[in-house]
Amino acid sequence: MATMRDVAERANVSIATVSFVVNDTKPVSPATRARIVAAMKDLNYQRNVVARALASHRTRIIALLYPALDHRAGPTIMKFITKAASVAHSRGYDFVLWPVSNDAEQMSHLLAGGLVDGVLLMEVQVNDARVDRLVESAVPFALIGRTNDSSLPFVDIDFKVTLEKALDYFTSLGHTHIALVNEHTPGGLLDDLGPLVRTEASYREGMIARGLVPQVVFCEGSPQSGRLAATDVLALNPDTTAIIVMNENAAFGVVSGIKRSGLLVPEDVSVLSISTSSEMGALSDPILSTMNAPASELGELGVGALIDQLEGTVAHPPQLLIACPLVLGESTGPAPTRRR
Amino acid sequence: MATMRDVAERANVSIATVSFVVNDTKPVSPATRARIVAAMKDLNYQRNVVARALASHRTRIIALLYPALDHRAGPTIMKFITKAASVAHSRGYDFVLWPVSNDAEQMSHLLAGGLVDGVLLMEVQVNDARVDRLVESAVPFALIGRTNDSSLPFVDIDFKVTLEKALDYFTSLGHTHIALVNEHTPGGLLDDLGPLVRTEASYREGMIARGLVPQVVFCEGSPQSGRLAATDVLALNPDTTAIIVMNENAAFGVVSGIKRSGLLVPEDVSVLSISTSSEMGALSDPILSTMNAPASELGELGVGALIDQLEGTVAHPPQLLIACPLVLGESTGPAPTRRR
DNA sequence: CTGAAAGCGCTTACAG
DNA sequence: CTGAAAGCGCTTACAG
Repeated sequence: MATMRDVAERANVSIATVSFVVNDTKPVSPATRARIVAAMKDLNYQRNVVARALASHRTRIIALLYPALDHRAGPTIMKFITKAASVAHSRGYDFVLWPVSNDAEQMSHLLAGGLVDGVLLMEVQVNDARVDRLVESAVPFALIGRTNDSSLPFVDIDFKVTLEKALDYFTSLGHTHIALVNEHTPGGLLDDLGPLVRTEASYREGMIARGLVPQVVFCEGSPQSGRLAATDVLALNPDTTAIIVMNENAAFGVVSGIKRSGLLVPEDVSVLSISTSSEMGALSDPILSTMNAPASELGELGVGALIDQLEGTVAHPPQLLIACPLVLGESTGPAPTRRR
Repeated sequence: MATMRDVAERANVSIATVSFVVNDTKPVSPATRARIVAAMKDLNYQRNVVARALASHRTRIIALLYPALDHRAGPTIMKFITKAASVAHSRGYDFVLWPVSNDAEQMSHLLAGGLVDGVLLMEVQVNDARVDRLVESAVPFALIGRTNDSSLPFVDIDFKVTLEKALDYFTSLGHTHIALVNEHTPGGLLDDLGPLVRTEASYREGMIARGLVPQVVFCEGSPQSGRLAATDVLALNPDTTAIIVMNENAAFGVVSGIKRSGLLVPEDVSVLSISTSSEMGALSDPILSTMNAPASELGELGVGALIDQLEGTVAHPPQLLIACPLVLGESTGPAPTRRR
């Protein structure tokens, strides 16, 4: 592998000058530049990124810290990662995966190695020790999700607007008895997870603001528990004509639960799966109406926010919220006109 | 951030000696070692991985090359990546994601930067230009999947054994008319993809070896096309009592297609989804019987094979095949005793 | 068992 | 516009 020195010798210049043209960091006369470019081509020169990193104090690597224990592995997270890595690459950064347990200690250790210029932290909890560690580490970061500390840079789903849109949609179809099936794993890792908290709060607010009565049933992240939840909802309030489900796996169960109760989807009960993906929705029969987690957008904006910080192109740490777009499938429709 | 020099001064030794204890690479007397360890603790010393990489000619980073355009993003690939990253970490390596288009040029460029010690290439095609580039780049690698060149190190699903197990299972239940719905995207990226080719070949061989008549119908990777495929299968041969589906999305459609034909799953027709995951299977009603893609195993063994090469702990490049384990759901059962 | 020193391949003030 | 030189923070023969 040719080095900068090789190029410099062949082009009869100093390695500093080679560096200037490689990085386009100082003006170089057209003639010299041409000689250098030719030499690079001849030698098939490729700059060594490790040496560059050591000398420049910038590795141009960013890390995604994600919960190693997380076995939820749908299209959403994969899209997020794929997009994040692509955007990083297109801006000249490498993207490393750091699976960390919730143990913040291990994280500090990784950061101290100096491998990365910045960090993206996902699955941020409302109170998150890892965030505190990040702050004290002085390594630039952006959060996917957010804590209570409103001064930190983050990108998150706008659950308030998402729920507003969901409720607007249903009320415009004449629904008044709209239930929420929300994920809740007591004592588990998901406890204290912002999305669930914010979803429920936004739902309740939105219902009350519309003069409607909130009805929340909890489920776990499985079709089976979704089935139970559907039964519960219908038992608690047989007038329910619409269900918003905040867990894509449970949504499948909600549909089959309703069917097993002898009711039709969407003729009797509409089902809307939120914070999920159309790909998942398409697997259901009827195809689920969904509000899609903006995974690619979160990846793109998250990486963008981080790199903007790294490159100092931004004054304030950005705080971005993105609502889930509504994609109609076959599982929602007008409220039934006659009582069942 | 404290450097090795700081530690050396505080412990009154040379930086070489510090290096020896940090890396445990040469014997150091207990007394000196103790002083150095204490100094490191005092200064909260953490070795700079970039400097180490430059000096040692080893970055301890491995890359996963994956198709950027790939929008198939189920639990399988996520499990693979998660496990691969974890195993890499536990062996002291960082794991970077390199989304590359099929363009082999870009790949060579990345490799030449010297960021990584080795590479994992996934979605390997039967004839794959990227593999040729890898070979000539002299960067150690392992393939997930395999080409025609049988001398390269790889880890792959054992489709032959998988199909054998599937056929054994069905014939033991009395099925004789067993169809295969295989994914096939003409002219697309998936064309020429080994798994589809090997699945079909193994299926045909297996059927013929059992004195049965193979029946193959193609589908694309969607529930809709699975629905069509189910209809086709039943039209072509109404005696079909079992269907093996080689695409998890299509499998959902196969089930609903059968139901829409007025038949029951599994009472009339059994459906087995292969190279998928139980998580996906659980979303179906009835729950799909599946043969699960060994995603974690592929990740673990792939990374293991690569790192073994890097560390020279292995003589021959390993070639590993893993069959998909059968997990029974509700979508398969005995062959119906009476003709429909 | 320990140290002095070269070197990894770059970047970056500084000087001209 | 170009160059000489220091330095990034380590590893690794080599010598003792």
